[in-house]
Amino acid sequence: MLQQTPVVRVLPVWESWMERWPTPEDLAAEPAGEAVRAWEKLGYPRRALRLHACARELVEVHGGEVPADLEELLALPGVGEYTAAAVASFAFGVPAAVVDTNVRRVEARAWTGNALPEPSYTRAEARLAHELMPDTSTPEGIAEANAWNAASMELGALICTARSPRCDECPVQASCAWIAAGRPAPHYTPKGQAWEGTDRQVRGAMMAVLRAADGAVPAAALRTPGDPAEAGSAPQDAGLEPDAVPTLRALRRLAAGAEQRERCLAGLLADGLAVADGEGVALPA
DNA sequence: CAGCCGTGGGA
DNA sequence: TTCCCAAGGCT
Repeated sequence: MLQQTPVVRVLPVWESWMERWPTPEDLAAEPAGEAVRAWEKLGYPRRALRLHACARELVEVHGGEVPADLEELLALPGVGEYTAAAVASFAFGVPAAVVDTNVRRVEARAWTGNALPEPSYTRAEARLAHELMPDTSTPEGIAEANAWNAASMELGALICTARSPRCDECPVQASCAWIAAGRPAPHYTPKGQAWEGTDRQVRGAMMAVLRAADGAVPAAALRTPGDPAEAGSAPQDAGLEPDAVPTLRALRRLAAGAEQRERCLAGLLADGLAVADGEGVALPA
């Protein structure tokens, strides 16, 4: 849930999930669509699908337990280098190098002297991160490495922030390469994420409809562009339950043609975020 | 590696 | 108001 999503937005959903599905077995017993629905508006709903698949794999391959081994973690759906290391280090005390966006930024500034980490995670960054890890050949070193991971992340999240870092409160400002260099501007200009008119926007609106609907939604309701002349009477005609009407209205209002809508719907089906049958389109069973 | 995949709060 | 970007992963 925390992948690319702020902690404060994740917390309430996580609480709800843990109450409803305390163990991997509980989640694994549900249809994948329930995970997607309970994902609510965290975004990137494929993560819900992967988390559900992960729960099933934990049950079927790992006896319902989360493995502590880095390679076994890495093999789980939706678990990449960062998540595997974070679970190993924070949950099990296995000192893997935890390199998230916060750590990358801290190391880019304090050691490399750049305002921002590279646009994509580079070998050089990974090498630096591993070099900086405390030696783990002793029990004390292992504890130190795990503390290092937590400390690096927190420093980046609370002090060495992306926008306006609080250098005056920073415990390492005296040795910070970026400050020493006079806090130079970024060596590149981040290319912002486009949103208006993108497939992501259309897919998101389609997923909102499916989450709001109890059962299936007619495919035509999803792929038909809104007709301004109809002035919003079409959603009710589609025969949806009232809860889904606002979301469908929002979908139809998007400036997306039939071709784009068709492509997006096909994409959702291909991704397994939705399934189609004679009734229409619904969250996966 | 580059591109893609949601969402919304804060600067 | 607009823009930035957040505990990334996968193809």
